Amino acid sequence: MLTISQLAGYAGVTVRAVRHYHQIGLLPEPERDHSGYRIYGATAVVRLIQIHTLADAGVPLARVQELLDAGAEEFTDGIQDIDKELRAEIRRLQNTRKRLARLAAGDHLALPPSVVEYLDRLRGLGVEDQYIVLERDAWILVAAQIPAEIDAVMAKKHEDLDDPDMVRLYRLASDHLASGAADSPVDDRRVVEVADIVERLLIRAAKAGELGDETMDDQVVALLDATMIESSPHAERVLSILEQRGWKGWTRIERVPADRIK
Amino acid sequence: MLTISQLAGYAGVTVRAVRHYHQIGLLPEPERDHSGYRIYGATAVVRLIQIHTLADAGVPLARVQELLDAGAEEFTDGIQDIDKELRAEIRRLQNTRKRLARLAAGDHLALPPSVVEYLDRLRGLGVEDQYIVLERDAWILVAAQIPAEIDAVMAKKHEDLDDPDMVRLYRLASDHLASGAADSPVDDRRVVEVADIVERLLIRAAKAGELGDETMDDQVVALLDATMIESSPHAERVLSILEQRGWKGWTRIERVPADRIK
DNA sequence: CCCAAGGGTTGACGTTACGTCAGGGTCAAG
DNA sequence: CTTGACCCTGACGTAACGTCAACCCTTGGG
Repeated sequence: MLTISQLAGYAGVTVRAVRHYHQIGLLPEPERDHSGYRIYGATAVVRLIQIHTLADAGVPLARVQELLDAGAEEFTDGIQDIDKELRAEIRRLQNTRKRLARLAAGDHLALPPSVVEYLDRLRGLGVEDQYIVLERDAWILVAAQIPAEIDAVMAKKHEDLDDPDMVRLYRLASDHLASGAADSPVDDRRVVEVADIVERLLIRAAKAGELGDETMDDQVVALLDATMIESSPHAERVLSILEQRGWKGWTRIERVPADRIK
Repeated sequence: MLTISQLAGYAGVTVRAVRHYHQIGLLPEPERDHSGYRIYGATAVVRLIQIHTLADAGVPLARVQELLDAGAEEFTDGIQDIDKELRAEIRRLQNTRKRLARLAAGDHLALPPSVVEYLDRLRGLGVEDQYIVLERDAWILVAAQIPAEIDAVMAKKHEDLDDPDMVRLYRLASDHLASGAADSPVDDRRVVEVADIVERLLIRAAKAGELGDETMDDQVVALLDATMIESSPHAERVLSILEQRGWKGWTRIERVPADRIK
């Protein structure tokens, strides 16, 4: 007959585990010898190996209990299920490996590919990294709130970039940050230049009937506006200039009828 | 900005998990709004997704902490290690699947193949299942104690089965059990028949110099003897008859010099 | 004969990564 | 003004053991 450590050793589990199985009634308590030691027979070995095999497969002990105390049919059915779960788990781990590789490569897992593409295009246009970080963070927030629509929004952004004025606008904003001018007093000449470009873009967009679309909901629009204003006091100036010229808003900008400009 | 549930939802974790990460200092506590709600920015999203990806890979949170707060080199090195562990885990699960399949097929995971073969041969010889279960359990115990030598022992057993007298012995023991005679009073005629056969076998073995070999150690020998005696009172009778005829032991039986038979 | 080493015993608290209340406050909508 | 869907903190629950502590039994050596 076997002592507890011999039993455990043969099944490849720890002594503590065996005692735990006793405690929860998964493995029946065996006879004791004259000095109170547990002594095991062959049936305990068989049972323990079954337990270990199932536990190793990630099956909760409660379910192991059910399976081992059930009929042969229920048992094999259960094993089938567990095998299916195992295959699913293996696929999940293989997936995790891929995500891990992207993490190591510094890929932005927080962003959908469409946004990453867009940012790459900005970089390709010579926009400063500092500004791209700003955009990236903004888009992370937007993507977090409208994951379903983010691809459509990005498609729109790509169209915008086909316009050379828009490209110039990005460059200006970018240079502005890179030069460290964000904290310096407002230089009205450059601000007006920016406002001019934005207005040209807006007029063109208005003609094409592209203004005031409802792709984004109000919350997101407000979010983007806030991000824009926070980025630099100059941005706020641009907004006020545009307001004087009859535009309202930013992310979803609108023409104000001439008679209502204050 | 994002609320805790928006953050959690986007990263694919629960709100409770986020709060847990705050508690252990894995994700820094963000600013609060006027009513005490946590408000998150983009950096929290990035960090949380990194945490989630690593945690999903089975990395303990303490190690996630270390990795994320370390330099880029240590980080990618860590990812390499984790990927290696993931590959190992996948292999382990694939292995578990195989063992599971054997479990479902009713295969005896507790026994080395050589013993399974031996038992199959017994079954093939017409030995009753009831007796085979007895043998199986005995061999499980033996295999548990001398895993290294079990194959050699089995080879010996196979040789034994080449002897028709040995086969007849097994059949008698088997029928004896199957007939329910194990609990009935000892029938000396059949016991003597068994003893006769055993003695013939012993004499033959002694001539071939096969007696008293040291393949098994004392403990195992005692174990097998005990199993044999427990199996039936008749077995004990056979032993005592053999003892009167000058044999001592069973599993490792010896000739007693004629002048010392009591 | 005693002693140390190496088994065994029970009992109880520690660990990991959260889940799940309880008992509140807040906010937008009808 | 209530209702439902959020948010907050605090605290206990869970699974499957790990890890003491404090004790008993057995065995080989000086």
